[in-house]
Amino acid sequence: MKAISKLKGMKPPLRNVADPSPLVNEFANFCHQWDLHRAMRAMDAMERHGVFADAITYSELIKCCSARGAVQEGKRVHEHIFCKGYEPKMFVVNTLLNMYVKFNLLEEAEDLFDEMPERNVVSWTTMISAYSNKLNDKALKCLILMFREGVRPNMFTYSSVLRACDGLPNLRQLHCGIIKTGLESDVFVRSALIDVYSKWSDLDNALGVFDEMPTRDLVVWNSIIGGFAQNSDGNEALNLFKRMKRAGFLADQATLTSVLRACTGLALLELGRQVHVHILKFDQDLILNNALIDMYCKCGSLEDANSAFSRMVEKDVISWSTMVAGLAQNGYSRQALELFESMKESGSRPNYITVLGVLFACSHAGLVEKGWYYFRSMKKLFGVDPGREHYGCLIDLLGRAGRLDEAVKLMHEMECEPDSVTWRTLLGACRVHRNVDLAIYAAKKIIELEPEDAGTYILLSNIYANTQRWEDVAEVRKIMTNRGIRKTPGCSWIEVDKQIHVFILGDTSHPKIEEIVRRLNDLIERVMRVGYVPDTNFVLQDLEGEQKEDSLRYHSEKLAIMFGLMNLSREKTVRIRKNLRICGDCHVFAKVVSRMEHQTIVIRDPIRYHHFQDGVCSCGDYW
DNA sequence: TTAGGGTTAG
Repeated sequence: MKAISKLKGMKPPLRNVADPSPLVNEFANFCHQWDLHRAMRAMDAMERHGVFADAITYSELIKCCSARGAVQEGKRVHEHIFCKGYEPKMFVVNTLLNMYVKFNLLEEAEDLFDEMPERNVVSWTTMISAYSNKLNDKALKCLILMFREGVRPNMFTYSSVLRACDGLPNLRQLHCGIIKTGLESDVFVRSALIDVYSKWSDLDNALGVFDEMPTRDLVVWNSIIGGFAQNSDGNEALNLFKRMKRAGFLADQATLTSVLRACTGLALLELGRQVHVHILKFDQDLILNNALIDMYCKCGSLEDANSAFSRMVEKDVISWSTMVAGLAQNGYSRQALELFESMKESGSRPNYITVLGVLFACSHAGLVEKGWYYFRSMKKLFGVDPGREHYGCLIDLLGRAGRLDEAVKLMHEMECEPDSVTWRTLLGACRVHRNVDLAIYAAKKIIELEPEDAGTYILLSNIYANTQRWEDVAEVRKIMTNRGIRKTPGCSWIEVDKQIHVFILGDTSHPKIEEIVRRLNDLIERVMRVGYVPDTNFVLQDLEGEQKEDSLRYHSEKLAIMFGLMNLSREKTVRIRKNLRICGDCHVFAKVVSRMEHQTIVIRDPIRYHHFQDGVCSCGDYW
């Protein structure tokens, strides 16, 4: 490619648009019609005669190449424009620059940019948008260099460069710059600010920017709703969605995707179903459909997920991964592995997350050898290097199979340091296989990594209490007091008639609590007659040691189960979401109740899904 | 001629 700098100052060639030529007119007509094929042939003829068109026509042709994805044609236009010393206008070069960025040809864009004798704010902004979110350092460096060249950023520049922020300090600094230039009033800049504050989980500032806006458009609403949905504040996301509707906006695909995500986080199946009705008009939208199947999977309704999945005309790796993981997490390991085979047959290439779902399925189905096979050959088969989460799945798999020594050995083999999630996985295995020493070791590691997590302290203290290590019990309690750590009360949610009912341990504010407690006592008596024994053995469970059978009775999940039984027919599933992991006693209770009352119960805790049916749980009593 | 929003794990 010829350098523009070398050509600068040279006279335009033989003829230009001021010299009307049939060739140029013909070329311009084809460009206006976006008839790329004929335009390129007309350009060949012009090239042979050394004729050049005007800048606007070239710019249109480049945009046409860009829109059609015609890379080679675009490059030829580039060469034609720069041949024989023609000096193109800056906006034409900027259009070329933009074309290369769209084609993701960064090297070509950089070459062209470096060769430009002068660059305006559009040239700089185009380069910044090329780097933003991929090569953030370069994007920020560009901003500094453009300042040095005396080019002032505009609203386009800021809405691009914001995505390149590498943290909150950097973002605040940029935000100050935006305020100083008075560009904060631009709706694009504001939505970018909201988005980036949300990405860095600073929702106060995201909401601050949003609230200050005198006028908002749909994208801004979507930014703020998406921000809360992505930061696990589904309630606020849904409140904002209601506000948006009151403000007269109609939801589009992006809005509904975030609303579904909020339903997913809160396990609001009925609300999710209502949203499903509204998204039928967008039934070809891939992202929205992916969010829909995820919602059904995470709300524990695999029938709905399967039916939505099979209706999808277009499926990508996310659709398949969501469904494979969804089946596995809900206890349908065999179907998950079968679906994975269909995925490979369909030609979709598994990624990091797909393999996680597959390993999870192997783990839950007790397929140790198959799990090992996928783990050892994932790099060769799918080009995916095993990461921390894959190791976690294997540790889970070995732990379930009682092969704790192998699990520990694998933890030592990890290239990255095990995190609290990995240690918690090992702890789960210790709990099931009653390995007290290893459990103490794992719990201490978790406390080191997550010193605020009350559950682990209590669990550790209970292990010590049950092995009569009273000095250690006192020590753990002392650390908890010094650090001001209190156990989060257990809390369960259940959706009945589109209303969410919350049950918190020790809270009696539910209007029907007396009836619920009375009927729960009856139910406990009846299940005890068929062999249920309250499990007051707290070994390796994160329950308060002083809680005895009476307090076990009123665990939030038991109250929620009772409320579900009181209000839902036997054909309906009792679906509960819990903030803490289900306790061992409630797990046994739910199993017995599911058999005795012929009621399917699904409890989603922060880590696992439990489908209780006919006395059996999908987790295989391992959690 | 340049810019903003949505999906899978943890």
